[in-house]
Amino acid sequence: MERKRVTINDIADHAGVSRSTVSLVLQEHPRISGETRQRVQRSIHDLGYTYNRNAANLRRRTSQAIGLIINDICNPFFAELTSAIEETAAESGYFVYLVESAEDIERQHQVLMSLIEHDVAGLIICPATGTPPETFDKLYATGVPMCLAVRPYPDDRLDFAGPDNYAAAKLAASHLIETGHRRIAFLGGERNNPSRIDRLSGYFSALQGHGLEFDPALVIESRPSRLSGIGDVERVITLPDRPTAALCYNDFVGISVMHGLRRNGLEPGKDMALVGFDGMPETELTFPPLSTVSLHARSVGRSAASLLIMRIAKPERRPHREVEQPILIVRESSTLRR
Amino acid sequence: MERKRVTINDIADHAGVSRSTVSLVLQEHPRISGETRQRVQRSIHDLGYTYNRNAANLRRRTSQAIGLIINDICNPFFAELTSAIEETAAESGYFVYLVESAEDIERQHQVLMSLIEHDVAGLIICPATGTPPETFDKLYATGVPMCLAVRPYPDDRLDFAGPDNYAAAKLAASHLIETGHRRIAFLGGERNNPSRIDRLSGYFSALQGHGLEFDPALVIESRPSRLSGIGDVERVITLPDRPTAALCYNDFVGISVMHGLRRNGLEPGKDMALVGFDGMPETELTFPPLSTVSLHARSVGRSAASLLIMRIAKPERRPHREVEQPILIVRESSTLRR
DNA sequence: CTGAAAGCGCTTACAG
DNA sequence: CTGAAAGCGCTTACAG
Repeated sequence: MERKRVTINDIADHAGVSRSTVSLVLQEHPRISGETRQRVQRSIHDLGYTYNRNAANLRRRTSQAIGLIINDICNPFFAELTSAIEETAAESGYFVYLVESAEDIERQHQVLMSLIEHDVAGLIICPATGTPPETFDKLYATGVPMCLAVRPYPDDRLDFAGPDNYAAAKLAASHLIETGHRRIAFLGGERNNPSRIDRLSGYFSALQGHGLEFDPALVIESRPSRLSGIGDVERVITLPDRPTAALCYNDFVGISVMHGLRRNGLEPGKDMALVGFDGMPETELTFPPLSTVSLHARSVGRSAASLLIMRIAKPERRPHREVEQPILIVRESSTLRR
Repeated sequence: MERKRVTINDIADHAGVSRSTVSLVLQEHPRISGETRQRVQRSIHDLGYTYNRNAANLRRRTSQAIGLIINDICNPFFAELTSAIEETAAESGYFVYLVESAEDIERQHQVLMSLIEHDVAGLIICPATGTPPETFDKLYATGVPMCLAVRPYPDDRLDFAGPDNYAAAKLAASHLIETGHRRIAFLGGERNNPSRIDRLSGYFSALQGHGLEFDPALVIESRPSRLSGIGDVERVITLPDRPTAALCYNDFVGISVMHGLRRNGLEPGKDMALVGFDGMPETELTFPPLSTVSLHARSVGRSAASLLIMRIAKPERRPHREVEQPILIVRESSTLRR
């Protein structure tokens, strides 16, 4: 039943050498003579040997595993982020453990500790909303290298890679204001989400900079799921003094709002100018095409992975932050004034 | 520089017991007296010990890691699949290594072998298009438990979980035929993709079943990316004898075709009825809402993970197949006849 | 160029 | 209830 595992010892016996020699052959050490190398490689082939890197890692005290914890892989922004992290990690010989927290801070805590037991070389963390400081203190105590991604967290011991949400929102709001809008809503997102908080301040700042008043009735929260947000946001659409434009917390919300407008007999882009955040490829395919602020998920992912890999190499390095500058992509959803 | 690692030996010394005892405490073995257990736990806490599960795994000859290889995590179908696999794996105490093959069969081969060196307990594989039999033969030779997902592969030694592409296409095509369409295109997908081949036969079968002729000019391939497909598909739209309806290889293609129609002054749903495949949530948000055949990515993911976990537990189990039955979701894109 | 020995951090019969 | 010993599969000085 139990498959007998072929080990370095079996190879040594079969090839008539010591296991030190086999190990050196495996590492392509130059000091091994061509003849013995070939003999060993024959045995490796004949016996169907497969290297056990975990055993080697134990002995060497290294690891090729990186743990990545995000909220939801089905969110295209995080899918792109994950893809870039995986790609960058692979270039440096790392594998990535993917874990979804589903915004559950209990589960997040447990799974992070478990990843450390599994001896990851480092951690990339998009902290769940409401992550308590204790989680980071515990992680910090273990000495595991880590990098925060996407979601800022007030802890200056940590590396961070993420978008500039403040600048992104200011950019988008200014665009709408300069297009002539005066009543601009901010739709969607959950209250305590730090990205949303930063976007809100960018929005305020743009209003202020243009001498516009802030109307709290125009700021609407929504639940996280892509579909449940529609209803939350529909209220503002049907307001008597309806806003003429809206910043949408992300591109999903933007698409939902389009839908909501149509359901109420209004035309997206004409009856309400719309800008989203994230820069999802899908925004190009909506009708009308959705203006969006690209947050460069791939770049953020690449930066996060690079920062972590550098910290693994140099634990005493001082903390770095890589803040990606957003780009406004103007499409018809914000230029089709009626 | 090198952080001294706290091990079981340090705990043993500190608590004044043997390391066997510490190990037993860690495993919550009932035979350890309450008093020593507490003493040991104090030491664990005081010294900031963290368990090294890899060392334990080496000794125990087990592993909690599962390798998942897919083509592209940014494809929402695969994102959902991955999410379900991760969730199911976590329920059974497994972590998942996520790897993207990007349809590169060289890279796929290497990375699979590397995962095995990393001592994964098993593998879930969505084989890249064109995967050669040798890859599976090598994997099979190592004895690693594995499960194929989504993409069928002619190897009856393997467990498989995936959608019934043939039934899905037959369902969609029959729907269009019964709605009154006679010229129905099949748009998008890459030639050698086995899922596409199965969908094509479902499409043929529906045509045949209704006594309709097959016109090869109405079957169009497209490149994989979500955006590049538009151009490939636009040809058929502008045909003199334009089809009145189309099966779109997946929902992305469906959305692209909507876009392409509009660019040519045609109205999706009215000038051409459209049905996609996958059942992405976004289809509900397009305009008009896109009819689609749901392939149940989550169920497929759950099945794949369960099959693998069962195989890990029982390697000699005979191969199982879990074929998910698709469901047609009819929306306006296929019912807005002009 | 090659081998004997110690050790990575843990577990598990086996004694007592 | 607890400890001494062997061992998981590998690596790495250290001799020769």
